Amino acid sequence: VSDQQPQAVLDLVAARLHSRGERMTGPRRAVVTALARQDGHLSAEQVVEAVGRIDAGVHRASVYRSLEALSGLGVVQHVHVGHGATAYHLIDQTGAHLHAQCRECGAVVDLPADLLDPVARRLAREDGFVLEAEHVALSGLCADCAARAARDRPEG
Amino acid sequence: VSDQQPQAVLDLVAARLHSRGERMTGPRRAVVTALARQDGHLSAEQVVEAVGRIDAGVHRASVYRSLEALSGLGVVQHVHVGHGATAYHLIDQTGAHLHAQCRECGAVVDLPADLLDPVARRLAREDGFVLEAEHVALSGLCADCAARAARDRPEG
DNA sequence: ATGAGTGCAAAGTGTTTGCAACTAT
DNA sequence: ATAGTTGCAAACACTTTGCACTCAT
Repeated sequence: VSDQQPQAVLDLVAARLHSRGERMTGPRRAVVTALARQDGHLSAEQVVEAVGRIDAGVHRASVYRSLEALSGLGVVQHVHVGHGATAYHLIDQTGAHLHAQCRECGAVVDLPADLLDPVARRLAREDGFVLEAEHVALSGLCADCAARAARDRPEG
Repeated sequence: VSDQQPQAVLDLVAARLHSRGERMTGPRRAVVTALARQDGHLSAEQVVEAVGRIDAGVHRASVYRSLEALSGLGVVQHVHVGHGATAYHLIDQTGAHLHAQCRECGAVVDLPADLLDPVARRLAREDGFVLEAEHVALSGLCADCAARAARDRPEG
């Protein structure tokens, strides 16, 4: 999830939009740019914020609608994290990856895309369930918080 | 997740509450009873509904607070499912299990508890991440919806 | 020109909280 | 008696929607 050339992504998005009879607009440009600048995963609210720095007039609702449109285009991916805000990020050419969120500090960490492949095979075989692992973040404790917990637990 | 003897669970809950200086109350009794009657996973709203059938005077907020208290007691488990409502269920003596939700029909399916053990080991080794697999439902398509999708996709 | 897309405000979920009243202990 | 709990209503976080207007095509 390193940052990408905004212009290249913008061109791609424009092309895909036009091929569907949809339009490239200010809000969409701003959302793409915001996502391309940051690496990592942003909540919708963080996208709203970042977009505000690019074009202050863009309304929160338009950010949501843009994120939805871009998802339909296969340009943006969203991941549900445990309790709260959905996380969004550009799908970069290096391919999709999985996510886990630390329940303590909230950090979202990237995981190798193939991590759940054996699980997916087992689920398909045993239950017929088709796993879509990219769609939900796993939960647990990141290395730092796990270490802190181990340190704090034994004695105060 | 088969249904349990309400009375046995109520006694257990009362004991654990008292051991912490907390109290057994009407709302908590109703929540435990509601969860013990159903097997499966209920959203908070469904618990509110079921509790209403037992004791109509119990307020929605009390249901949330009771669920939280019961979670602290290790009697109730909650699972975050993709987008929406958190799912709650009693932790039965047969042990915890994992969950997956169908993104199409919303059904929550139970999965073997050890399904992600190899993944957990790999995460611990490679990233130091301590997986808490019970806390989040995996996402995908259940067997029925996958079959329907396969049928509908090729031709109309 | 024309319909896709926007801004706005308002509604919609799902959940939490401050507080006075209540009740299990 | 007295602290843990409740009911209520209001606030909260996140997201969606109806509508008149705007603008990319």
